Amino acid sequence: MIYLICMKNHQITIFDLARELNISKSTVSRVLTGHPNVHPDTRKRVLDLAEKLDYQRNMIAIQLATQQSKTIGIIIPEILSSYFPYVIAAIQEEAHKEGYNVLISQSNESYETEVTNAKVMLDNRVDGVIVSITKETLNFDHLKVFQKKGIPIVFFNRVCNEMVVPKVIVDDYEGAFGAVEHLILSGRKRIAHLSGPSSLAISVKRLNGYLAALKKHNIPADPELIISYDFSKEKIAIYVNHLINLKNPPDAIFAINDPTAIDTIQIIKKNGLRVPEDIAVVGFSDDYVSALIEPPLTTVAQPVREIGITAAQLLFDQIKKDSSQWKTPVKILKTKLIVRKSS
Amino acid sequence: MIYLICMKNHQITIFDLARELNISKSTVSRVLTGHPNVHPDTRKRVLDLAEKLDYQRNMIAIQLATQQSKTIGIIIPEILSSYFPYVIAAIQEEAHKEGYNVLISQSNESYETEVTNAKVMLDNRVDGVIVSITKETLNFDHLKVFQKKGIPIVFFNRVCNEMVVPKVIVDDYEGAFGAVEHLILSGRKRIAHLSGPSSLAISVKRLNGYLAALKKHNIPADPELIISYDFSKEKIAIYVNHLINLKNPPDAIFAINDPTAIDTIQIIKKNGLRVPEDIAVVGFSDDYVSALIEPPLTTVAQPVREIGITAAQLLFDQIKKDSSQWKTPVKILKTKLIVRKSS
DNA sequence: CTGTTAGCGCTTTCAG
DNA sequence: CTGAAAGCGCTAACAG
Repeated sequence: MIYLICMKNHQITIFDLARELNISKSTVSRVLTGHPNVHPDTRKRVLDLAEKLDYQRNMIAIQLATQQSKTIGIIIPEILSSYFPYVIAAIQEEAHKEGYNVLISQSNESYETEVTNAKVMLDNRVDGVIVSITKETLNFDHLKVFQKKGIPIVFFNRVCNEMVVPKVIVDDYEGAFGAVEHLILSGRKRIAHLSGPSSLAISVKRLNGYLAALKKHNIPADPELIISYDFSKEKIAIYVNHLINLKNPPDAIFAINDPTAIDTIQIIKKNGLRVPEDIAVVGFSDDYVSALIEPPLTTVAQPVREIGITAAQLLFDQIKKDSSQWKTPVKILKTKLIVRKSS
Repeated sequence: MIYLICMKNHQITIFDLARELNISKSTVSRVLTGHPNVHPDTRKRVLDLAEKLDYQRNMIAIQLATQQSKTIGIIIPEILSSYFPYVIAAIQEEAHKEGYNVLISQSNESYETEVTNAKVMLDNRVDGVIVSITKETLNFDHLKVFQKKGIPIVFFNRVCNEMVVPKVIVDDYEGAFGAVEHLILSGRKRIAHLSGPSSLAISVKRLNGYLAALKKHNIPADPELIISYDFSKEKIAIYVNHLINLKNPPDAIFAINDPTAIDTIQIIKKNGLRVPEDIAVVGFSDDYVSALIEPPLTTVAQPVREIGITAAQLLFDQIKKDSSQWKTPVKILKTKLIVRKSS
């Protein structure tokens, strides 16, 4: 007990417990790590003292000793629309179940930031990463590093085609197809598409779904009605105004995602046109906002929680197994068209 | 060079660099940490080799050796409304400037989860925490631990009154006062208030602002019109319906926050009443959604970025100084009434 | 069931 | 300017 008096402002360690109880550090360590072969009395004494002294394990030391950070990283483009927060929340839940921490980094749609963030993850020796790339990401060296170092990586939403690793995506093609077919069946003849940057697979797939639906119903695709943009909010107004002012304007717009669709609606209304009477609008993702705007947005819902859970599970599957046994499944989850007033 | 051949799948360390260059580990460490007293040639040799071998520093080892995690924690109730993501984004930016990582945890409005999360932060030896408590948090022992251990803590938004530490809040009283006065000046006579749980200071302050505005304009406060609820979405419908069906129903509702206000509007509309003609609605926070709904919501905007930046700065002020010099400022930031169509 | 002995990869005195 | 040695707090064989 005399020892304790001299400790001032000094975190109490396994060593302290051992010394105080006059037993070996390993034994203390054993009870603290739940190792079975410890005498019940010893166990109780240790636990009691730990409790009494308010012992707090030092994860950093554990991480160094075990060579496991017990941390997974998430690299996403942004956190401000509702899609990513929902996915993150699901990933975090799964991670906590497994006793893992989560390091979240936003790349703000900047390739450079994404590279920096990847480096931070590496510095911190994450045991795995879950990533959704930025719209700018064309080079994947910063992500291939994980593969090379044997750190599991799984993509979701915005995936990297050239890396053969587990991915979780939704059926973008089907989703887009269904959305556009719905517009056609509601009598729309000239359906425009506000597409995303062609660097992203989701842009291409949704575009293809759009084209396929038109084709199926013998509507010729009009290049004038297909606009690819880079997700910069300012541009939406320009493009929508342009579409509206066409000599042969569209009677519907299928937007790559909900934020775009929502802005589109605002701009259409500003032009004195009505949604859906003059122009119908459909989005993608079913953002939290979409049900609340006027008119409520028709959109293709993604199973956000399931996406997060699946991604986390694919990651932990790898973390637990030897890298020689890794598989590279691509989970394609179903989307669901939600028809509201905007179409 | 022969050494390198034998290394397989083994992260390369300072020791490897030193051995390869035939110099001491300390010297290698010096150049890697930017220590000045190193011969330029030596420095270059080390840097070149590090580059060539793709040396990656091990933050975990550094953390253990320096007794600093270079990590700050954020404990917040949720991440799904737009308020917290914006604040987080700002905090993260500041943290990265200082070379710190950010560990984010959501308590999902659950006291127990908050306690667990606090423990995780402690386990991970965060150098400081920024917290906004849950609606359930009445006991603060799990947060006082930080104080006791000398780990800086700063509160924002939902603060703990009984702890004397830095805080950043907005002028909830003034904000509410202004919002309600605005309603009065627009001719509203019976203004209801959907208040939050009285455990939260923000609820009390906004309620007081509401009462003060009524008083100033000689409108007696009617207890029937003041409803305190616990942020559970299901209840909103019940309360709003109740208000509408009063024999002397309100002509305006001031809601504790935007999500509540938004739901309130939906329910009013479902009842066949018009906003703002029959009932005006005002919220608090200026969520991303609020401008987009129909009618656009009048609300009290909070300077979200400034809140995050200020909180981070207050935290780093403490982290950098000795605890004897810590101050406990309470920064009160200004809100701003944004009048839209809902009032 | 318990103790001993090495580390994990890095920083940090203290000597030269 | 450089090196040697000790140690951060913990785990993990290996003996007993």
